Amino acid sequence: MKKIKVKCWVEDEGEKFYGPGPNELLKRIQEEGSLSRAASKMEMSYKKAWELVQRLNQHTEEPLVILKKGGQHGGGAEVTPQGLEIMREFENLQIKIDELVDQQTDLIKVLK
Amino acid sequence: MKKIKVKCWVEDEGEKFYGPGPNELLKRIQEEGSLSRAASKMEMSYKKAWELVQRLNQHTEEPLVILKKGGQHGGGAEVTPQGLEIMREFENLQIKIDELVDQQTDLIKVLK
DNA sequence: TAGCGATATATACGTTTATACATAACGCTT
DNA sequence: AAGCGTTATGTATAAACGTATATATCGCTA
Repeated sequence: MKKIKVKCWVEDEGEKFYGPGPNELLKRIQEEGSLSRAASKMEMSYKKAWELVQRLNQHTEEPLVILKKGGQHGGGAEVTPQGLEIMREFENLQIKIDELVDQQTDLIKVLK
Repeated sequence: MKKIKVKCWVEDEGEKFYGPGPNELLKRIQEEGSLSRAASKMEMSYKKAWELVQRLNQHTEEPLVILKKGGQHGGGAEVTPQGLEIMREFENLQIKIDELVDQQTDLIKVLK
């Protein structure tokens, strides 16, 4: 069974910085309120998740995620309104691309 | 400067087998008539190119590339009509996706 | 002020992936 | 029969990447 797959992401000055991985991480952070829990839930190492957040925040004027250390619960992670908006727009784009691809049957027909 | 990028490919039983890399390789083979020259022109090792051709031909009923060894010019490589058709359809798909993505400005607007 | 849970950071390790290199096999040409 | 250029194939090396592990830091709580 052959299937067309598509992946989209955003690059800044040639460096990729927002794609499916970061998008899932933001969603998990929103659910968990913690970067370490978000990372382990999606089977990503904490280090990679942390570096990812750094890169995300470097490439935007307003941070997408705010990390806090110490305090009542030892710290935590939070997705900013800007982060939520980007998640929304990115998922919209993905849906539109998926819809287009679902209509494209010619390539699959050729591949017997 | 932020930019949306898209990559599409075809999977067969979960294994990816046709994408931008194979597509370029087929184009080069068509131009060069030789797998080794095609590979070096696109800075791919011969071994990887050869393995790629094996995988391509394994996943289709009719081969996409025919390799010949020995003979007048030592051998050669040729893209079959099926291969040409797949190249055509794949590039059509890429163009449609690119057109759709060019229209999607919302995500880029959010990313300041 | 000791403890807790989370972020912050470096180092070492293992896995995957691609390349470089060497060599064999093939079949036409001369 | 020797030579040529290409495909065919294995081995060793290197580069990239992700993970595991360990330790430090922070700030509220009790």
